[in-house]
Amino acid sequence: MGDQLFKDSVETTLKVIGGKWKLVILCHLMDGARRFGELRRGMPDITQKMLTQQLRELEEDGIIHREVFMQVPPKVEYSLTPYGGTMGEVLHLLADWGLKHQERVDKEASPTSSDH
Amino acid sequence: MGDQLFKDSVETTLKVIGGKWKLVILCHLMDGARRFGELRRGMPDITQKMLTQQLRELEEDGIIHREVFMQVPPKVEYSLTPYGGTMGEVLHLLADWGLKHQERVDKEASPTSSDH
DNA sequence: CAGTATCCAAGACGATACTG
DNA sequence: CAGTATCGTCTTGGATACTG
Repeated sequence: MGDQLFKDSVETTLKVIGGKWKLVILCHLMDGARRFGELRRGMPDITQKMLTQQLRELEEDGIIHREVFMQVPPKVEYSLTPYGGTMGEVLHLLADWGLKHQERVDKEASPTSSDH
Repeated sequence: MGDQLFKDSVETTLKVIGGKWKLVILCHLMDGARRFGELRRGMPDITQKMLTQQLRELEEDGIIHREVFMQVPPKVEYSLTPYGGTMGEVLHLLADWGLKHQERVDKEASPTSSDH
């Protein structure tokens, strides 16, 4: 696993999904297309700037699709590309692992068993 | 997938492995225990400071184990904890995805098929 | 050999104001 | 509604020098 190609591949993935909000955005889009405002409401702590920026980067990487509806008021919908959909299993595995990790951390913090 | 627990779990994982060098370090340790110097040689671009720092963080998260051999010259060995070993499948999936992504990007860049 | 300590640069991120 | 533009901050990472 320490070979160069493997390491490079792993780093490539991290570059694509490494932004602070990208994984969360993808989680939302996994459930279906979302408008800009819907995404904002779903992530109360993100700023417009960051949302726009991260969406653009995901778009450039071919992960998501941006569709502008020419109408007033403006409407823009974001959705996963078929390619972006392949992130699904990655997301699931990351979530699985994170969940177990969180449980571990919680257990350490609680006084139920020995502390150290 | 857009539910809060799922999103939190995914973010938790990213926090643990999100450092610039952590995934690469993990790749090396997946092959077995390594000394500090071995890791450095395996990652020519990392500085001592960053290597030390990222190792400490991985240690704090319970992913890796640090063993100091009391001898001169000093010898310190890093290895995955059993828990850290559970990152293995994550690493593989990230590598798979990254490899495919890289192929995609390369194809776009090459003139073999239509350019836009 | 395996680190620390210090200082510095770059980039990521955020707050705010403005626009088609 | 869905952005852009600007500026400031904060975090991350890097260069260099020193140490048990």
